[in-house]
Amino acid sequence: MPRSVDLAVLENAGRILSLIATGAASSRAELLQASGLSRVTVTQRLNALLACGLVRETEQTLPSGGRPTRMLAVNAAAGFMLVANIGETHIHLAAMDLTPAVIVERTLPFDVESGPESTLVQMAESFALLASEAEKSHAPLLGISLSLPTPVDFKRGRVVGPSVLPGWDEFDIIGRFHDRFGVPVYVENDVNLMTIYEYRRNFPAADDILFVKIGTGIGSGMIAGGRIFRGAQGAAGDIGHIQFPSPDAPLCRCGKFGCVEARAAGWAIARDLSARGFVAETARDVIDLVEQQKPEAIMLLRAAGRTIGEAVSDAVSIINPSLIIVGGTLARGGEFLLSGIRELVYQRCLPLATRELSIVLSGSREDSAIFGAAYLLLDDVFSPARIEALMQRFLQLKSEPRYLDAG
Amino acid sequence: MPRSVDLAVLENAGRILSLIATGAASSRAELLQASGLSRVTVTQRLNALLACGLVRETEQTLPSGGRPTRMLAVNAAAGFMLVANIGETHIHLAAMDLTPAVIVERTLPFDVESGPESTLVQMAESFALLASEAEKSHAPLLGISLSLPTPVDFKRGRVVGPSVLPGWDEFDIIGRFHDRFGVPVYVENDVNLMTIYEYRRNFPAADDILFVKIGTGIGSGMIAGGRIFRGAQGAAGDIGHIQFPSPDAPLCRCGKFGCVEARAAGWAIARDLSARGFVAETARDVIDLVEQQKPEAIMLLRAAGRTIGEAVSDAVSIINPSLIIVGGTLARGGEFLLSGIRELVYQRCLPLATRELSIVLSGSREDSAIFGAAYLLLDDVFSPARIEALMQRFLQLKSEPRYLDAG
DNA sequence: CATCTTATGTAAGATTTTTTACATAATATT
DNA sequence: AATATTATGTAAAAAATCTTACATAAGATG
Repeated sequence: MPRSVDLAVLENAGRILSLIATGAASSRAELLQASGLSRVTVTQRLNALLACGLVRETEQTLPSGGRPTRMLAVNAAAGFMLVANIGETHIHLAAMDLTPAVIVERTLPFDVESGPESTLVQMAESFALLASEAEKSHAPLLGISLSLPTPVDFKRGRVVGPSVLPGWDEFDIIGRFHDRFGVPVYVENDVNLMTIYEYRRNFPAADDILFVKIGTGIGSGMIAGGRIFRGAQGAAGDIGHIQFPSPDAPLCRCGKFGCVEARAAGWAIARDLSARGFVAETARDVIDLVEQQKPEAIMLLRAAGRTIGEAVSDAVSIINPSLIIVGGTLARGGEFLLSGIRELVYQRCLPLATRELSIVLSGSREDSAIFGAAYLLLDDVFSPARIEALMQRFLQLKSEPRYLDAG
Repeated sequence: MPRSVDLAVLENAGRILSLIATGAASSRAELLQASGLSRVTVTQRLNALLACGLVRETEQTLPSGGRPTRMLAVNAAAGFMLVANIGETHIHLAAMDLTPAVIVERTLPFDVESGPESTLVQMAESFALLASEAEKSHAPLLGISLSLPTPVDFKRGRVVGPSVLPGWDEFDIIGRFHDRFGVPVYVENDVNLMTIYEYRRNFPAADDILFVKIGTGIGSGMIAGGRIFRGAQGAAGDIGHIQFPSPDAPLCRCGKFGCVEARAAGWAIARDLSARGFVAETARDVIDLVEQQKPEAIMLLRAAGRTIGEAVSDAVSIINPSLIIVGGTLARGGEFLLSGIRELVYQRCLPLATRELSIVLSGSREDSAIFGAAYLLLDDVFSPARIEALMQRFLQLKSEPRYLDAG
């Protein structure tokens, strides 16, 4: 039975909530350390958060020699988010709790030619349906986060430059959703979101990560010192269009010759397989042929690994990561792809840069971009700067009499 | 005449001092904003800092429509630092004030073969001399900061991996100086320090910088989101050993074939000039020949620019900087060098990444590494985490009666 | 020069936070 | 089961900080 909520204390509890939600602290002792507040103050505020259900004690404890430390977590049902991943053929939408985990989801067919206007209207309708479902069990909507398969200027939330989504350049996506739902809206490139997902979910201890997505196209995302690194225009990580001149340099989708993508991306391998009489158009077709053990497909995938390895070794020399994660559809080609990357990186880079470098396959087959989108949103909504607005909204809910118990 | 110093208040004034020293705030209004404290508290603490001479009001004011805003700055004479840049032939040592500006300096001849043991003893002797001079006018020694021409693991302050300094690998540099001088000691790679210098002194508004040093060797440093980016082992920015395979790939100092450095660094151009009958050994020799308008030297420098441009364009694709600064001895070759870099970058990179990209020559001919070393030290000594220790030392000085006046 | 505007200082009381000192809780160890 | 150990809670006094309200400062403007 929840204790009564001291609204005045709750209002100041944002810093505590932020520390718990962002993973910076997950026990009372860590809160003391991280917040710099006294135990009395932390206890007081934490109690307010516990009483109103924003935070809960987990079943988990840490052995300490004496009384074990009780772990804390944000109550997964204290709110929900709407997220979506716009792919080249489908849009995957979901309402997620604060774990983050999917509450309800939905997939829409998508034609890249349909333009932002009608697409966003359609998405908003689906979001409204998902929200009405999620609301029943998961308190207020905290925000909306979108994944797009294009370069995005994250600060402005806009597609920048020509891309696979014609007509989306500079379109005001945030405005549309913000006007309708009245919550913060985030837009980010899918590769960056997959990178965030890998970092937060699978490798939280690795502070310098290069995530390479090899699918129909090739792109990469970076975690630098624990934060996603976007560069000046949000165009960082563009290893797909590093060029190697050669007499037979193939023409790339970008209009230049000899890009990594034109040599080793899903569409390039499909092109080469088609030239050899196979039926292949997408990255998935390529992987199907590899899984059928077609020698030509395996050979081309291995060669692609070495080509990608050239670009990755450049990236290793420049950013010196401690971990490289290879994901995307072609990553299902496993060692056939990875061995070439490893070969080139260990051959080309200085021992100093490779001696503690791991190169691994991404484990996840699910749609990691929507989870990345969720983490991105959570980190920002629960950031010290934004938490105040969130607490205000929560206090309005709490101040309705039915939430208050007598002491 | 200084007011009396309230020691209790001074003890809490660290956050204020940190904001002023790191440049985060330089007026009372900015201090209010940045610290989140009330005007009363800020006034009280600032007065303590002013009274004890750590901070001063500058002559500068900002017009505001009403009473102008008075600017604040750390008193340049409130302390001094010892810095040194170890080059391949000389060691440049200096005592610097908090501007930072040189108070006294000294240069020692240096033989890379002499090893760390005797070199550090020699440096310590010179530091002691410089310190006794600087002490007369500039209160306490705040720290020591060193620049080395090798990869450095900054966290541990050690040279990592084989380098141009045989015997220095893993040598405990910090320990030597800390034992003798009892202050924080920092060790960093020279290119990173030159990068910090350019950022802090010349381009404080550019948050994503790639600094390329082209001298006897080739290296680069990065400012990412306003902070120096070191990578996992401090090996980031190693564009000198990006490789381009070709039939005539030259052998590099690192033992591999086709590195950028083996094609375009000072020593490589000198090698090629020697093969053509010129007398050239160092980057300086190369520049002398260029300045004498020798066509072969100019031709080779232009070619080097294009080669370096290939590596730089890879870096641009990967990190998407907003500014590229070209420095080092060969940068004195000006447009002969720069045009090739520009040509390749604009040819190879996506318009999105280049449309707001500037590529400029470094303006400074002085030894920028020692200034970078000074900024690095200042930022850390005055960081919120470290400031407490500094204040403690200062309080000890202040608590001597002669510093205290009656109210 | 009078007036407007913004910057800055200060006293006093209200509020928040910390410190201190003591009490209770939950587990491992003996 | 008793004991040791670390986690956690709480009351009361002390200290720090904030709010409020008023006063002064310094330049711009007319």
